[in-house]
Amino acid sequence: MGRRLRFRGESRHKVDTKGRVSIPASFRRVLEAGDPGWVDGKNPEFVIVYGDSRRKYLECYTINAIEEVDEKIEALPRGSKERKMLERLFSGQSVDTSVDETGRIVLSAKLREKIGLSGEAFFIASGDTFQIWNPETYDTEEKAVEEEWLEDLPEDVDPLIFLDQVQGG
Amino acid sequence: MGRRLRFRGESRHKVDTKGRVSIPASFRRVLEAGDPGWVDGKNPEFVIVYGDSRRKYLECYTINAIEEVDEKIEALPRGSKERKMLERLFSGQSVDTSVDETGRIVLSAKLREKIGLSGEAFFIASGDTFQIWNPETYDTEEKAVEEEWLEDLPEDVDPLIFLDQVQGG
DNA sequence: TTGCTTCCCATGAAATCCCGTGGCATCCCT
DNA sequence: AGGGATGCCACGGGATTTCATGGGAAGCAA
Repeated sequence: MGRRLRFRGESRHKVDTKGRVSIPASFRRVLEAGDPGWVDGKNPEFVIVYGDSRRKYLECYTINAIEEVDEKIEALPRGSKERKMLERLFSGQSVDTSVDETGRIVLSAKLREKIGLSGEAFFIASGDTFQIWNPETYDTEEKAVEEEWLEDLPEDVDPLIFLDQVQGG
Repeated sequence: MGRRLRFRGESRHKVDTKGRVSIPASFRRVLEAGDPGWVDGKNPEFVIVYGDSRRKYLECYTINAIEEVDEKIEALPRGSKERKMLERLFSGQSVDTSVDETGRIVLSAKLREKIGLSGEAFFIASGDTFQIWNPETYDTEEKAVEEEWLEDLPEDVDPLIFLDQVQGG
């Protein structure tokens, strides 16, 4: 079977008073493909990691992606601090959800408050996850970061050069 | 059948004078799935490990999870110190319980006193178990540890890097 | 009896389900 | 090329169910 699908693109959607938001249609295809339990006609599940108090966005993982993470965590020594912290983050500070038949999810009041969501939500792909932001927060915080990167880059450098640089990790 | 279910999320619930507490609804689904004797309509069982005197929280295992642990213990040499200690912890310092039809369990006075539970209880998932804390204890002891850990981390580092670091372990 | 534990019933708030609408793009027929 | 017909998509609202939680009666033990 096919290659692993990745999320692509960004968009904005309304958040109603019940906390319902449409997931970008193209993201839904990726969520479906990344849920081993999904069959045509059903609603894909996925996991939202909201993280510690200072994180200002929600990070969404497909079932496959989160399982990969879970397995890596389980491979860490039981009782180690890293494991404990990662368990807290990925297990404690997360929820699993499913897309409904109309393509929406419901964000609980708790989650909306955490990232300051009200009228609209901003979605942006990030490799094999995607993020949900308050549009204003994204503009002020993330755009700034991005511009900063670009400024540090000499005028004539194409970011593409980074691609072939790293490998060792 | 599907993947192994894991607990996810955190929440707070009231503890009444009788020691009754609601188990987070999503945790109940996992407890049900993890109890081989469970059938729809019945109340799932599970095991609470309270541990030695210095442990300040209760750790809850599904039936399947605790059986896995028991089997591992049985594989240790009879009479070894490790085996004895683990047996004490997991057999001696534990109780099994079941969720009632309204989704609650009863924590005995002994257990409540042990972890200093009174008005409310804090629940947090941790992989294939979940923990019950006094909310204040959790905040002061565990949050502090977490923040400290995060602060030692460079601003822009995602804790995820730890995942890919280790492999040998 | 006095105090615990269960068991049974009750309720408001929150989370889900169910159904309906207008907009836009695509497909198809003539 | 015109003009539906079709289908997916973003969004709304009401009805229904599930949750979390409280209180009392019944069972049992010291």
